[in-house]
Amino acid sequence: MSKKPAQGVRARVRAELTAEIKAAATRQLVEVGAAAISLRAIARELGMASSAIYRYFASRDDLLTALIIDAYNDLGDVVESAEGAVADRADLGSRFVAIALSIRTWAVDNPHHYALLYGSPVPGYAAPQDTIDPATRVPVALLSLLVEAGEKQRRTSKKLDLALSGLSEFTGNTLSSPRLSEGVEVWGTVFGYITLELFGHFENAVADPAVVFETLVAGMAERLFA
Amino acid sequence: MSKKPAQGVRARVRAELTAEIKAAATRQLVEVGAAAISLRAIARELGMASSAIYRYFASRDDLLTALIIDAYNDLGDVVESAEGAVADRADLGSRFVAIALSIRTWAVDNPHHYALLYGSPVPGYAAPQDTIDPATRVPVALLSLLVEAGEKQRRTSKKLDLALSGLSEFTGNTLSSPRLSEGVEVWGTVFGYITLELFGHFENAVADPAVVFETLVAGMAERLFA
DNA sequence: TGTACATCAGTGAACGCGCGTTCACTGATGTAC
DNA sequence: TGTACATCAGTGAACGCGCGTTCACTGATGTAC
Repeated sequence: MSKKPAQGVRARVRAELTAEIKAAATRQLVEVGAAAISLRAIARELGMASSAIYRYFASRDDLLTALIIDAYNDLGDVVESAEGAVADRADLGSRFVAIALSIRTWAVDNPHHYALLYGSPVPGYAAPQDTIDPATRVPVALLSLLVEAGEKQRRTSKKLDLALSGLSEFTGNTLSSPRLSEGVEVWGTVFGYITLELFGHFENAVADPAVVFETLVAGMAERLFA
Repeated sequence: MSKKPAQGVRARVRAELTAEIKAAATRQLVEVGAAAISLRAIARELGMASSAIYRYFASRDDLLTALIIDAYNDLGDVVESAEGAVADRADLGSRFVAIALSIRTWAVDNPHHYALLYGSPVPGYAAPQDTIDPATRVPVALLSLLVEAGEKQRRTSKKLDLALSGLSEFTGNTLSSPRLSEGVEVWGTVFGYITLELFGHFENAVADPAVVFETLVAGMAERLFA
């Protein structure tokens, strides 16, 4: 009977502990913020020597990177599934609304994760390549709607085309720069609104951020897809 | 001859040293970010005992607060003067463009200050009352344009009215909630765009952020005031 | 104008704390023959 | 199947560093009579 289990007991234990370390780090993220996450505190919480963490993550920065990637993917999952749940696939406006509202809901539910991804960069930390792909999931979801909506041709300028050539490639050059600009504008509005809200700039100004957001998002959907 | 100088030598020296401490703190802000500003490092830079700082600021948080207030006021000065420089006062669109572009220019020139004001809150630091007034200068500048533009009446809802009652009071209740929503949207777009740009989310997407921003701002001006 | 006292700025030592990372080592788990 | 060796996880001490804040004290500047 005692066959070797798939990839061995050691590997499985290792995966579990890796997950536990990330979970403890996440708890700290929530309590004290990304900049103050401490390997020693994590080790304390897990009842192990602080040096033991280094068997699982090469450095504090590596651990941070793992958290960032997980957070981007968590947000990506939430957004994609909200968008996918819209039954009428031809209703691009509703799909846009689903995306926007799910981003805000996730952000409000996970303010520290949101700050980790969209707040000030952690000083001294440079995000490595591996974070790029997960980070693009949300903008790609928005962009896809524009692509699906197709294009009414509009006046543009060489300068603007050049400025947006990166985005244009993503779409296989199917969209004009003014249309891409609209996309960037909406992208900025959604994250700008949420950032202002979560970081305290709506104090005394916007009493019910959810209601106002819904209003704005509905308006944007109409402008973009009607 | 030796009359007492206005408010005495001691007071003047005190004001000078207070300014020097803030200057050193600002240098640190630029180099290592707000969270890592250290009283001891400031004292070192100024060649004084670290305890001496406490003759000028009651705590690290107090010093941070002073930096935040100064930064809000600096930005406020820049924005108000850019807006005031538009000769044709009736051209609300141009005044809006002046405001938006000057915010971005200031942010690009002072990314760490921008992060201090609009990035993630410094963990463990709660902004006191004194920061509120300086913080409102920019949103007030935007709002004033809307007030000056007056109002074409539009459909609204009780819920939205309630959600925006704070902003409405600022304007003496001269604007409808849908109009105020437009204001909030633009506010979010401007800061959202700048935040995405400065915090690295335009990598591989927007090659020339200035050009795209100008395009967006021109569009918003038209929508708001045409 | 001169003196006595109060205020204030700045010092230097100390408290009590935290951190990331390295290193030589032990003991358990896995692998090859 | 049993044994010998290699790999790996985890330990505990140590290095070298930093921090905010307090406190008793000195000496200079200001104030009141």
